[in-house]
Amino acid sequence: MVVQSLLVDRGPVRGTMVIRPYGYRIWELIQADLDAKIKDAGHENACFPLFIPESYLKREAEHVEGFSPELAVVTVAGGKQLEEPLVVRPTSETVIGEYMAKWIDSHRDLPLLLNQWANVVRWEMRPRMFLRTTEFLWQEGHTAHADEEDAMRETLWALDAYEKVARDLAAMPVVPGEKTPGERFAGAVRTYTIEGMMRDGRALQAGTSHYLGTNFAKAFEIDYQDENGDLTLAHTTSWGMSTRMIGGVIMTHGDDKGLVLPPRLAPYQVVIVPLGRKEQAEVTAAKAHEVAAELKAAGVRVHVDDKRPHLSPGFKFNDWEMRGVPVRLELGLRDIDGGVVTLARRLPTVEGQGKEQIPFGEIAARVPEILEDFHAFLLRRAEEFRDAHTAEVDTWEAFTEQVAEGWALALHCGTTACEDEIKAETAATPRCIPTAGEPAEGTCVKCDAPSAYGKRVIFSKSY
RNA sequence: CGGGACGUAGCGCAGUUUGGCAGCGCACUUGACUGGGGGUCAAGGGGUCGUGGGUUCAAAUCCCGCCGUCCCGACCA
Repeated sequence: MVVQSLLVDRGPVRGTMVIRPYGYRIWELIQADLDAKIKDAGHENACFPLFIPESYLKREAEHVEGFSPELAVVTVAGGKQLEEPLVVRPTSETVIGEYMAKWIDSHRDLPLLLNQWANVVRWEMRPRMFLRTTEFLWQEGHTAHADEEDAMRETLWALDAYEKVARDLAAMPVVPGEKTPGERFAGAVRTYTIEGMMRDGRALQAGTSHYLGTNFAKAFEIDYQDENGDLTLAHTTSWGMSTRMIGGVIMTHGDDKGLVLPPRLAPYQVVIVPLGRKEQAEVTAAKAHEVAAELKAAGVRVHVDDKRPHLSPGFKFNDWEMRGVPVRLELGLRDIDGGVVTLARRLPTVEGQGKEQIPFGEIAARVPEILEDFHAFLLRRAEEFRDAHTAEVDTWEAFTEQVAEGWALALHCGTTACEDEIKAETAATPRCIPTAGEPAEGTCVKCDAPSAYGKRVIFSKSY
């Protein structure tokens, strides 16, 4: 709660949130990295309408069935009852599909690689700050391809990009895999996901990528003339990553003292706290800015906390720890006399590590190294935590014990009815069939029918 | 929609049982001192007690209605 209030406020409407500037900077860092990846792969950003005619959603039967319970619908506008209600977009497959159909005529128009940064609305029954808000910000990629092979390559490209964002930016060791039919996106042929483990052992879907087959192409008439002159349906994909990711960072790395930000997502990677007051403060602040300039030149995001003379040093230390700043530099006259700064990490990266003194001349070289180490430490710690809370289970008794604390790797028969029974009894659901899973044969952990996927499925409680 | 809890200052809460001056902590304002781990002292500001009605000499407190929020189940990025 304290952590969240640093980043967000409750919005005026049920389940919505207001992202504070400090929280928004984290999102901007995710955006910048992901947007570059998307553009490098040849996608173009575009912007489609917030309001979607209700009839668009109805064109794909499964899609509308999946989304209709959570739609916000506008029925009055301009003081008049609308002839056709407008849906506030819960996702944009339909409206983008409509335009894909207009823009695609020939095989030469393919692939069509679109992306949109947007807010979307889903009136979920149980909103939860960051993890399931009524309105959220996300990136949604929508592409159309000539055939299944190219569309599948795209689907897996997006999944890989998400895994890299999670691992390389957020220090979250996620597991990529495919969703079971019961957990598929409404209207998709295949749904892929990256799943992270939170510190309470539950799973969080941190990004998702769908191969839509020709389902939406059929519904919206996204077709093209191929090399033989035949009219052929396109194969489409869609994929998204949202502000939920910020919640994932909080719940993967955070502790009782507040946020712990992986350096690449930290608005400030280093905060320098000049000590002393009055004339002393002038001296230490001047030196702090000198150090800050060096760090900035070395590519470090740095902030000097010299504008709050009314706060005690102890308060500032705790304040920045709560805000998850990876590295804090303390700078007093004692340090200046000794030619050093005092460096404190948000967490010790080795047993017993405390503050250390760094000579001025070494700061610009040492700090980037320390930030890299800190990233590696968070990733390793999260991996170890996940592995320690994951186990292969083959009996129902072991399964129920395992999903109470973490992830169970189990064989499953693949039927949705059996998934539902498992959920009713344990609250656990299949999170994914890991791409990297080893081949395994046997019978379903719940119903003893033959295993369906040839490998183990991750079952867990989730957000 | 079913089960439970709650609405009192910006935030967190006590006060409601047993009706009697609207309180506490944090935050905020002013001043002095203080400053290497959430400072001290002093003086202040701030509330239609969710809302509408009723009972009463008197209602945050009792009664009735309404609104809203949160938690647990079905939804989900």
